[in-house]
Amino acid sequence: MDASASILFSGRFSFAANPAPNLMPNEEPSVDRKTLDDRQKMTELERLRHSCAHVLATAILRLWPEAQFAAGPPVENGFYYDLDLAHRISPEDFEKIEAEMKKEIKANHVFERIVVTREQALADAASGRLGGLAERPGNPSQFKLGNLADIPAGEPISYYRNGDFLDLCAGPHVMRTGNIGAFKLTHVASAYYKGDEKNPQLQRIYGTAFKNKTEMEAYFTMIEEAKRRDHRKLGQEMGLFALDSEYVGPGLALWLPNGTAILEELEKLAKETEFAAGYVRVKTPHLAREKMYKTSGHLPYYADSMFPPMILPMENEDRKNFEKLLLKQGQLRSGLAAAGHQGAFEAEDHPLHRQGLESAQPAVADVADALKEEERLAKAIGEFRSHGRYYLKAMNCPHHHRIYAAEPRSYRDLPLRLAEYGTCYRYEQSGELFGLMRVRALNMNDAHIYCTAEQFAEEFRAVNEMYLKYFQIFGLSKYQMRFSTHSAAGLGKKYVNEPALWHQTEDMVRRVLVESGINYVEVANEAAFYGPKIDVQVWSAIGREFTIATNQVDFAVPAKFGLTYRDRDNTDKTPLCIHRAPLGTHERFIGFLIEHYAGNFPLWLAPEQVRVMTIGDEAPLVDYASALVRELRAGQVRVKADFSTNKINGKIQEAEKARVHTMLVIGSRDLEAGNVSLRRHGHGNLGAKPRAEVVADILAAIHERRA
RNA sequence: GCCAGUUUAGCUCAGCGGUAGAGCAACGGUUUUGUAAACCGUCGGUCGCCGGUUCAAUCCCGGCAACUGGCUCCA
Repeated sequence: MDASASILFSGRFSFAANPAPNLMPNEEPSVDRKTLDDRQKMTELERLRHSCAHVLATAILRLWPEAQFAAGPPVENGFYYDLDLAHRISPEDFEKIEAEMKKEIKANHVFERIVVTREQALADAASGRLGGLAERPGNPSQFKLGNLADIPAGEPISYYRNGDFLDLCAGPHVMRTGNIGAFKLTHVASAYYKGDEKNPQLQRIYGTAFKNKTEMEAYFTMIEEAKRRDHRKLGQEMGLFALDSEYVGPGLALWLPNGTAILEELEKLAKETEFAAGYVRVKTPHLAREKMYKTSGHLPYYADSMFPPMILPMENEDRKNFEKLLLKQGQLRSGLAAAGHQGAFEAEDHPLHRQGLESAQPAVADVADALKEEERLAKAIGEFRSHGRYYLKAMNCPHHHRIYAAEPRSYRDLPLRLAEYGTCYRYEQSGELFGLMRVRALNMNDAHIYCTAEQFAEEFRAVNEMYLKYFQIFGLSKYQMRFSTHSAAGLGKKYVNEPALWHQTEDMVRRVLVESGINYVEVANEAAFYGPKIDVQVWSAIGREFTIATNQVDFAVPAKFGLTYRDRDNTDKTPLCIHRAPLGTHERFIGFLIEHYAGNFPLWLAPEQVRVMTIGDEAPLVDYASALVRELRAGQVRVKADFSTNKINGKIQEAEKARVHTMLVIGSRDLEAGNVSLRRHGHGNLGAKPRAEVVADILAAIHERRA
């Protein structure tokens, strides 16, 4: 990150300099604050929250004068301050910390800005004065020293002082501590200093602050509403999915019948849309040999994120050949040693290899030849080993590449669009698992488009248009396209070392985005290792930000697999590949939809679309209702019957709680008139209507995927 | 993976150094009903797992696991 941003705020900023118009003000993407000028653009509320962080530090120092502070910025819904303190602050401490904060606010101290020289700042940090109430001999402000080091030469250095508390800070602040109308500490967490895993872990105290109590109460009411919409809670209530970590494993979701209904509706939508867009469907296994991921280049980059391989025992003949190689290798190395060659070979731990090593081999005649032979043996041994290793696939692309390779391809076959709802497995770190949003087994709305450079722009544009079409269906208006490019520094490490291709493809993507008038932000150094990409970020109704879809260029991996097509000029050329997943994964997309709709799905997605209930269970009523159920079921409607003798109020309450989309009540009056009484979840009783009309409308609404 | 917190019946949650309780759900009856709960009864728990302290542990201590909130990460 830019060093100037680190004066006080070493962590991540959660407000942007250039908010995209389709975003709500408090839903801007997180972007590092680049300059002091940017900082002056802090909103009034952000200043207030930032000031409250200083008040928090003041209070903590009153209780624990030895505390060392690092960074205390405003964040999306409040603020935090990172600190180092032997005492572990727990929520039980909040009350007394808040009491001290109230005193500081009541004292109504001025936030005084003081500009100092670097020498002065270094001296104050050394004495422990910075981020303290007084000088603290023997307890220098170590993190402030670290922050000072990040301030570029020539940039002004400023303090802010409220009462006794003096902090290195670029500001800005509110005028007085008394301007903080309402605040509350919310939780403790831990964070690495400057966000770097290698740095010490600090305690992070989070809080929120508002101009007044009313606004704060509205915020907490909103939080309560958000908890009700949480996909984990709704998922359980509605019987959508289960996470059985004991028997199945953490992050491995089980789709219950209700959730599967949604999942299959999404697949149906994707299949229809992709069919219309000229995709063909394929189906591939969930695992592949190690060679696949060595070739694709994924293994060196992503081995940590893959489940470890399963290792198959070798067949008899293979084993014999393998052991012969090991013996031979040992002997060869022994011979090389006898010839005085001290090669640094990879150690092999095998009895036969050792037996070879210990054999008294005559010195080799030609060391260069012997080394060549050694290299060949080592490679062959590696291949034998690799042959029996299978990995669960973390991505579908290599399998699709092999489908491409399964037949000779002509330029006439391109673009070739291979689509699959592929199941991938990723070994996400345990702490990163999160309901359905971050899982270890995922069903991806995947496809790979193989095309020529000339076709690329059109294909890429079509993919982006498909995204927009989907977003419209789901009434998704808040999203942000994020264009991720490479960094020169990462070439050969994080990114394949093809600088010309990077620039070429990045230009192509940028042009498509500009020409389609798509609103996007460009971020450097976040591309995939094989090419630039566009991620689509959405904000769930709860305000959680997620990458829901992705559209990536791949100019590297097809070549690694030797994929070619025969062009007009009768030469073989390598196709470009577009990886795209507009609906992301079922897990994340449905998790998102649950929160988006608060569990109140439109008819076409609702797990239980219709429930037919009778008032009483007398035979003619049940016959009439049964016929209705059969008719709906014949129309592929997910319908259930409740013909029990419970009171109609009770039946309705049950159906409402289950969020059944459409409730059809049938009593003797309806029977006589050939009607059904219609009720919709969230809309109440809509009155009696002719049966045929209601059925036709239900079928039409499902077919049209009406919102 | 790291820091902190949490884990009691299918769900939501009480409770306590002397091996447990409510509501809802489930199940069995009774009830024949007009748009968000009719009534009665029954069942249900190795108090996350393993170990320690104690005459006695669900409760105190330690380890592990899972979950939650963050951090780091996210092809």
